[in-house]
Amino acid sequence: MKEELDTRYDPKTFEQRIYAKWESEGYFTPDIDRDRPKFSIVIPPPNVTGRLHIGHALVNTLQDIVVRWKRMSGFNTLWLPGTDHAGIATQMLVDRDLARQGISRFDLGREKFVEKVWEWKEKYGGEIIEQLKRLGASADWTRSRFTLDEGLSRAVRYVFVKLYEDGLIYRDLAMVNWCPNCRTAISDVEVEFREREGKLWHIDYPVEGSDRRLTVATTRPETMLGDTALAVHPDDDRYRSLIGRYAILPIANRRIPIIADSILVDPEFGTGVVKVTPAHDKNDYEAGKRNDLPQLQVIDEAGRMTPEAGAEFAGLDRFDARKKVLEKLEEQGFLSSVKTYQNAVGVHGKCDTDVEPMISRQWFVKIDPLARPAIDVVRDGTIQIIPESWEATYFNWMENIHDWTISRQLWWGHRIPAFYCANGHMTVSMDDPAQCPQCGSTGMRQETDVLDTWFSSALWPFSTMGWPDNTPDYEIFYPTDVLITGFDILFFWVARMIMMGLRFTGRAPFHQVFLNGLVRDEHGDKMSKTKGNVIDPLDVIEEVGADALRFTLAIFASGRDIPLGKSRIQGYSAFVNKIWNASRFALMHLDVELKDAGAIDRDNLRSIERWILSRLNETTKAVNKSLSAFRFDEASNAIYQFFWHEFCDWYIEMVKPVLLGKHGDVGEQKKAKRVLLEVLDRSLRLLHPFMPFVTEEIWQKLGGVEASIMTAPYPIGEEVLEDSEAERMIAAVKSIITTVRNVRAERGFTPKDRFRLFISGSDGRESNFFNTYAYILTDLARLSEVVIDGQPPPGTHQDVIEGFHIAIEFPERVVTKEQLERTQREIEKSQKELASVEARLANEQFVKNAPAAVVQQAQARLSELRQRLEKLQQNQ
RNA sequence: GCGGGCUUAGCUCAGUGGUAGAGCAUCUCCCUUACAAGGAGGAGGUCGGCGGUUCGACCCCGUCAGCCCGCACCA
Repeated sequence: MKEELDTRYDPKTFEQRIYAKWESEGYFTPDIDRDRPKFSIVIPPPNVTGRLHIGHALVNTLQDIVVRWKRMSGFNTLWLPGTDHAGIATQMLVDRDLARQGISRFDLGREKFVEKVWEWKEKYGGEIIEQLKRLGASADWTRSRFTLDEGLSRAVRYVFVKLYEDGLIYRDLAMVNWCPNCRTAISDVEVEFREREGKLWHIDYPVEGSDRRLTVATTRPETMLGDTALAVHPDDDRYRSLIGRYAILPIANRRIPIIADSILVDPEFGTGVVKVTPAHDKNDYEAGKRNDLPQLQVIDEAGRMTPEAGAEFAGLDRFDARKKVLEKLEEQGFLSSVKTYQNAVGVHGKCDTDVEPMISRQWFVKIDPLARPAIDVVRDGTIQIIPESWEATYFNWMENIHDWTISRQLWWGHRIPAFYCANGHMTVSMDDPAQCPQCGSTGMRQETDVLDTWFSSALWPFSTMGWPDNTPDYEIFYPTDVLITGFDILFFWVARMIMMGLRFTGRAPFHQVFLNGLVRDEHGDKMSKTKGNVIDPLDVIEEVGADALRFTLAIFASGRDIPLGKSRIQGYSAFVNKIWNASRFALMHLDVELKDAGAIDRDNLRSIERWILSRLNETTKAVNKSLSAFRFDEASNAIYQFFWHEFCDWYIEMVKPVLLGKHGDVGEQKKAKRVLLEVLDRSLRLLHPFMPFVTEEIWQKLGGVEASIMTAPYPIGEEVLEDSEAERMIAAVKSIITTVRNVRAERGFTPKDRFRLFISGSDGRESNFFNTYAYILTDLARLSEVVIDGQPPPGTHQDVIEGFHIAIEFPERVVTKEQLERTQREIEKSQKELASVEARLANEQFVKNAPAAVVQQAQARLSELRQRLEKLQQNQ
């Protein structure tokens, strides 16, 4: 064997060394091989400005688990990584950087500014990649892509031009969501609704030529300056007579018509009168179009009032204008009441600024023709969404989808490939036109808008593989197999990839989508800086290593939200420590390397070896099955239970006498060592996707054929390893040992006190078995002697365990009150169960209808309970 | 309003039509030569309420309640 493991588990001493080795050996890079089955997955590209947070840690851990599992399972595996240019986020960041130097991006101009952003990207953009490496991500960094790369930009342009030529991209004047802070249009999904305690103001509008006043309610009084009508319901008797007349807009003193609109107005709601501001409200915009109303823009792109709002308001911020409008209304007696009001305000998710509905000329994707096929592939199972409940959400959104606003008034991004000539002709093309194809004039100016970042992300699964060219990567690895990402970007990203993938490659970009939950704190609260409950994965890696972090994330990852606390991670780092120490113990006794160990002689193994191999095999099957279903929690839990509570707690303890030379001969020891090596090897391989570093560090000492555990095969279930008889008998041994320990403690004895144990097998083979393993019982239950099939003397403590009669002989009869009560409770419990089993068996319906196995089981339980009760009562 | 989810031990969560499990916390004992980041043992639950289906329901169905998340609306 190679050198032994350090006494202490210290991940800092090897994690980075191991990662560097993997990377330099090229283990993350798949072959260009058309014959081997492939497995491919693309990373949800983190923002290039990003710093690894716990959400990244989760989604990338889960991907890495799947990727390492598939790679070890023999698939030619590609995990394609990269970063996203993140238009708004990055532009904001560099903007802030410049502001610190007292420069505005407008001082620099577009070209210089974009240069600055690239400089920034080159300097800091690799940070998150390095952090992903600390996590152990086995992505193929040689294929790393960036959404603004030349190749991806070409794909973006190709898609834009094609969609335009197909009539699926158009430019139009429309009401869009506008962020006055970022000064750009944003799409519907970028608007987040925040519940807010607001106010509802009631404003009186005098009716022209009458004393009558119409009261309207509004949450945004400043928009009244842009009112161009009042609307009532045509069937509302209260106001029918006023339709067609005019109202006087307070403050502005403008005449506005009173119109009827059955769609806009709900007569049951509020006063039944609605102010109509076509330029600053989505519903009013529609109503304005229906009723041919003028659109009066009173708020500009920076959120300030325009001259149209009146000289005294022009230039005021919209919120200052609100105050001033209210003051004036109050002064002039038009404000009739104010109520507090709970409502949801649309804000821009990126900067939390209230979104301003604004009429502007933007580019849109006509979404219906793209959405329909994308609905079909999920409906017919071509794409499976996991957990399945998300499918309803997907359909709900896709079936009510609106055209996608794709233009952004930013500088950082893919500039829209539309060109305008002096005569107003527009050209959209793959190559920059030197002159106008329509009138031949030169001096073409390119559209200044850039595309929504998600437009390029939508192409990610194929643009990263060289599409639209038919490259070997595209040919071999597209479509990908699985997408693992957060549910929060189902609409932003997943749905759009499906739409674009189907449209442009004719195939679904992946077959399964696993949506992971949100990482929350240990009480289920959202992590936030203000609450101070944020866990920084890089801190955790520093403190306890990447393996403990990964394992903790995995064991909670069932698809729902993950409650994560530092103490939990601590808890699972104890498991890593356990693995380290158990391996250390094994290595002290192992003397043959894996590659020289030869096959296990299965026909000549003892029951305990057959038992541990059978348990390991069961675990192996469970892990593979759970991983196939993305049940990372089940998979990691199965290994945890096996390794700690079967392998460490029982098997190692059971073979110690043999390993230490206290029991058995050299041949027996040799076989035990062979199995110990086998179990350790398979366990490490089974664990590797979850804990890549520590498993590699230990596995290197085992002297395997492969240079790395990464390239060793993943264990799969093998029927020959199953052994139900060994499992039954070892389960009995464990149970008997536990009972002895239990009774010893109950009677107030210490582990130093040793007793005689009597066991009766029901046949010769069983008796033989107990004879063979008496030394284990003696050792683990701390007995003085084990008597098989002997007659226990009177006064012994008797019980029936797994069908075997046992009796423990105590040196004196110590009966405490506590112990008597406990025995009594035990008896009552058994009596209760006995009564219930008896009742069940007495029920003809049960015996007739229940499966035979269930009836049989009940009968067996009945006789065991009867025997056990008899024995227990004797103990009193 | 539409859709989805949750309610199981003190906490956080698994769970199967055959009478309930884990981790952490807690209590008792033990520094046994891999590991005190450990070992052994214990206590702790009428599985949110009420109905129904079934021989049998924590599980399936209905209903009520509470909580959470999307989407839509919000004059």
